[in-house]
Amino acid sequence: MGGQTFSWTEEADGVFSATLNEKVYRIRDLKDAENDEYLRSYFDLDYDYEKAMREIAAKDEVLRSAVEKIGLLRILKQDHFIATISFILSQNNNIKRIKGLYDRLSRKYGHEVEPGYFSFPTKDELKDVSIEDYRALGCGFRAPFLVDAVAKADMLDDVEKMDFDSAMAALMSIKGIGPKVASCILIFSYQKREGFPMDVWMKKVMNTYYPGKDKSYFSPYEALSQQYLFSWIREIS
DNA sequence: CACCAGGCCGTGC
DNA sequence: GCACGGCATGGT
Repeated sequence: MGGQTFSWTEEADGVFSATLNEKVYRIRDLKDAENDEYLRSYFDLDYDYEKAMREIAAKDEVLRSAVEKIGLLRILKQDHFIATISFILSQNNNIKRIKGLYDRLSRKYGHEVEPGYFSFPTKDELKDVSIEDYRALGCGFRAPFLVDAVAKADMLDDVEKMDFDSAMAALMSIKGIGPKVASCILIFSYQKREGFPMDVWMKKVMNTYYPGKDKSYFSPYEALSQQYLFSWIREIS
């Protein structure tokens, strides 16, 4: 699920664990998630990704290549607050370091669900955490952004009901959230499928293969098409 | 020692 | 509006 989530840790012999929903989940593959109501929603198991993949592949030759190379992709439905903090941490950062910050925040400010397994902190658990505290964990220049996000976290539930443009504007009122981070939050937590994050890689794809076009070309599969193109350009580069 | 990591903010034009 | 430098931190 490269870059969508930082909640999962690979343990020995191919078992992945995550502390979510006040539980510790351990799975090997998606079959282990089928009979759990929370994970069914989390992994979006009731959406027809096979059909979406076929329709995306039929759109043009570039997407056909991308789908062929990448295979089935799905889009997670993560907790709003966890996703918001995670993607603020992601800016100008790398996956390994983001995962480290995620785990240190959990261990320091979350609570222990099983011995050695800590939940990601809630907005209440973070409400008195200072810029200096975040810096001490290695959050760097993102520290004040986290303070602002926690202060405004109550609005995250309202974003669910908003149309796409209003949702973008609401998230971008938090310091440190620009168009790219807001799009990621809307896709990977609110499942707003119009999201189309433009990072350096996607700008390269658009300039090279889709000059003069914008995200509307990919409707109604903007988000999933973007995921395919992003994964593809990184694999072939 | 440089340069980079799925950007964003503040400033200057 | 748009281009630019700066930004904390840890890894190559």
